[in-house]
Amino acid sequence: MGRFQISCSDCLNEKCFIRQNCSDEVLKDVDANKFLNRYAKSQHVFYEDNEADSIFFVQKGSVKVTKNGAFDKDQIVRFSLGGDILGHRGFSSSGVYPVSAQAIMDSVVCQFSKDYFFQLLNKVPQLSINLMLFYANELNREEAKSRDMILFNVREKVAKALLILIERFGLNEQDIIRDMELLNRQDIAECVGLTSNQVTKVLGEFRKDKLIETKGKKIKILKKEDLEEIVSY
Amino acid sequence: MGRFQISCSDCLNEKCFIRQNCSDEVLKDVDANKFLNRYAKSQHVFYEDNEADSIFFVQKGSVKVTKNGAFDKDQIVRFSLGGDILGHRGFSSSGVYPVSAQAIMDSVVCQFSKDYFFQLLNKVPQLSINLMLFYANELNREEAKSRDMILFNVREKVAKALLILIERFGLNEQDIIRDMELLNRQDIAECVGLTSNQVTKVLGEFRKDKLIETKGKKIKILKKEDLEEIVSY
DNA sequence: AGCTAAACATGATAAAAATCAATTTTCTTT
DNA sequence: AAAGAAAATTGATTTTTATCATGTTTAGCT
Repeated sequence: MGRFQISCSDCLNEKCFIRQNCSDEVLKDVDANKFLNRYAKSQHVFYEDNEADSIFFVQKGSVKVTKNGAFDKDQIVRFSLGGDILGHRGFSSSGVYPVSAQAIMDSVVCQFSKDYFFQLLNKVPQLSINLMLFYANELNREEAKSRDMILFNVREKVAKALLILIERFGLNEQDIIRDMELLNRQDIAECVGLTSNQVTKVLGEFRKDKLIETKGKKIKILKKEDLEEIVSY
Repeated sequence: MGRFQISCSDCLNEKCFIRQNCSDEVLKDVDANKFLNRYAKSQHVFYEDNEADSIFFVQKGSVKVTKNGAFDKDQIVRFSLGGDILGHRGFSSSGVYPVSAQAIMDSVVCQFSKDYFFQLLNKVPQLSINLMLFYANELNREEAKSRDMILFNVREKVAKALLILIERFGLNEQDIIRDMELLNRQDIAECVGLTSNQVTKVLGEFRKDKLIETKGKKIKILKKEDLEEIVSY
C-alpha cells in the first residue's frame, strides 16, 4: 500500500513516543523525515533476519510480531497496537530484525530510517533516556514471560494466553475478546508455545468449567477472575 | 564487607560501560559519586522486590542473578562477571528490582545511586544511547531464551545449560567448566527451568554417550560440538 | 443456498516428563 | 581419618504432554 503524509501536529495518536518527547520545532524536522505507511491485513511491515534499517511506530491498527521457531512452532512475541514502538528489537548488534511484523488488520505505521532516528536521539537526549526506560520495561516483561513458560503447564499457559489477548484487545460489551475474528486457535497457541490442538482441548475444559463460552473462534469470557487465579502463583 | 575506593583512571576493568563512554573530566565526577563495594561469596548485592535505588557495575568476581519462581522453582537469569552491568532491570516502572543478585565468589562491584546515574545520563547523551543499545541486545537475548524454553525438551535444556556455563565461565586446560565448584546440579537446573533430578539424569545420558565426564560436581566437556548440535534447530 | 475447504473438537495411543523412594558418592566438620 | 550431612545417582511409578486419526462445525465462495 502506498505512502501518504500526516504531520505530527495533526496526528491523533496521543501515546506516540516521539510526540511525547520532542518539541514542536523538532517535530517539524521529524515530519520532514518520516514516512507514513499503510498496510492491509496480512501484509508484512518487515521480515525476520532482514537488515534492520528502520524503526516504526504504530499509529493505528494492529501488528503481530512473530519469531520463527523450529518446524511449525512459530511464536507470537507480541501484538503492537496504536502508540506502540515496532522494530526496536532491530537495534541489536546483529543488525537484523530478530522477528517478523505482520498487520492483522489494516494499519497505519510511521517509519524512520535508523540513520535519522539516531540523529534524533542525539538531538533529543530525553528521547534516548525514555527509550532506554522503555527497553527496561520490555526486558522485565520478557523475563517474566520466560519464567511463565518454564513454570506453567498446558492449562495455565492457555489461561495466560487468554489474559494476554484480553489485556491487549480488551473485551466488548458481551465479554467477547475484541478482534477475536482475527485470531484462531493457532494464534492463541503461538502466544504461549503450544499447538492448536492443545489449545482446543483446554478451551474445552474451560467451557465445561463454565469459565468461557465459545462459538466458532469467538470466545466469551465468563469468569476472568478464575483465569487469573489459574495463572497466579 | 566494607567500602573502599579506586579511581576510574586506575581501574583495571577494560570493559566498563562508564569508562568507555565518559571523558576523563566526567570520570572525575564519577569518582566522586561512586561507591566501590566488596561482597564475599554468598552475600547479596540486592534482593528481589526491594526498592531499586542503585545501579551496579561488576568490576571483579561473579554475581548470580536469580528470579523467584513458585515454590522451589527459582530461576537463574544470568551470571554477571567483570565488566557487566548489574541491577539495570530495576529501571522499570515498577521501581523495584525484579531479581536478586548474589555473589558466588568474592566480588568487587561499583555502585551508583539512581539519582546520580540519571544526572550522568543527562550529562553524557552517548551513554544513554549506548545503554539503550545494550538493553536492545539484552531483550533479544531474553526473547531467544523464551523461545528455547518453549521449544527445548529436557535433554536439549541441559545441553543448553552447559553451553551457557561454558560461554560464561569458559573451560580450563582440562576442558573442565571453570569455577564449576561454585555450581551444583541445582544451579544448572535453575538456568533452564529444570529440577536437579532431571539434570542428573541427562548428565548420566551424556556421560554414557561420551559427551562429558563427571567427577562430583566437576564436569569435563569431551564434545562441545555435540552439545551444540543438540541445541541447534 | 449449497458446496468446499479450513478450522475446530474429541478420543485413543504413545512418548516424555515429573515425582518419589532408596542407594551411593562426595563434601564438611571434627 | 572417621562420622555425619549434603548432594548426586538410579530405578520404579504416576502424571502430563504430544501425536495421530476421525468426525463435526464453521467460514468463505460461487
